[in-house]
Amino acid sequence: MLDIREIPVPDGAPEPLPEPDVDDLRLETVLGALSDPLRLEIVQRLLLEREDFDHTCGWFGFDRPKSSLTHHFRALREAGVIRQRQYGLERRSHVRTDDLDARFPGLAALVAAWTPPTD
Amino acid sequence: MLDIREIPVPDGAPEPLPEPDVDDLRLETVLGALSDPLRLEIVQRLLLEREDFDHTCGWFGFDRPKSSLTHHFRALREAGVIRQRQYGLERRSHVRTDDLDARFPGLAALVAAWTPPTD
DNA sequence: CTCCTTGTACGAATTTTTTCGAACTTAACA
DNA sequence: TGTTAAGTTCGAAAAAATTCGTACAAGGAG
Repeated sequence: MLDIREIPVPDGAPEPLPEPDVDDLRLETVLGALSDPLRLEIVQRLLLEREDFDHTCGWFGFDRPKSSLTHHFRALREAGVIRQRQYGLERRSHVRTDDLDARFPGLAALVAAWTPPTD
Repeated sequence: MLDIREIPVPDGAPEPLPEPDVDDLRLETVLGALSDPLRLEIVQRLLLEREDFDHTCGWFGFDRPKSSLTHHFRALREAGVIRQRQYGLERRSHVRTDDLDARFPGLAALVAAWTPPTD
């Protein structure tokens, strides 16, 4: 059986799903995408628990319907915050750190340092 | 006639309108407040065109009904982005730069460097 | 006092976002 | 081939944000 993590990135990696170019990133759009606690947690965990390979939707263990998660991941991707690639059945995501740092320096660091609401 | 700008700040300045304490600032709330282009412009101009005194609502010259502007300024104040003081008839605003820098370092700089949509 | 100005409060209409069920697609695998 | 698993798409309902008219309050100037 093939371990998906053995596939190197970017060599042989599938093309990313449609996403805005770095130069088209809009601060107001990115901030809007990050203003949701669930999406903020997604991005933070992608930043802090970065591993040798990107994470799938299900890796986060959110107790939400899959259609809701699709909505939030797409919001992040269309804002340019994350990049998604399709590996077989799985869609793996990672933060576009370089692009964010280039356009909005310090923003990713703020997300990484975020303290989720306690309640 | 009394020039309002002769009133020193903070000596003799009115108390700020109700606002969240610096420790209660929430990143997701602040980002949400900043995700609106009009509010982003308000904050940017407050940062860049800071003068000897805070600016009134009308100083910006927005072509919007006053009730709409009240809504946006209140959103910024309740998120903790701006501080508002009442001087007679006028309500003057300034960015809580120290508090923002303390809690979310670099965020105000991103707003200051923002390029408004050209459309 | 009366008028003018700055801005709020309220409420309603509109728009946007969020949520999620149900049906579907596709790859992997036995 | 048939089943399972990951995730999408569609659509509709619910929730939230936005817009803005009208009425109102209150300070300042004459």
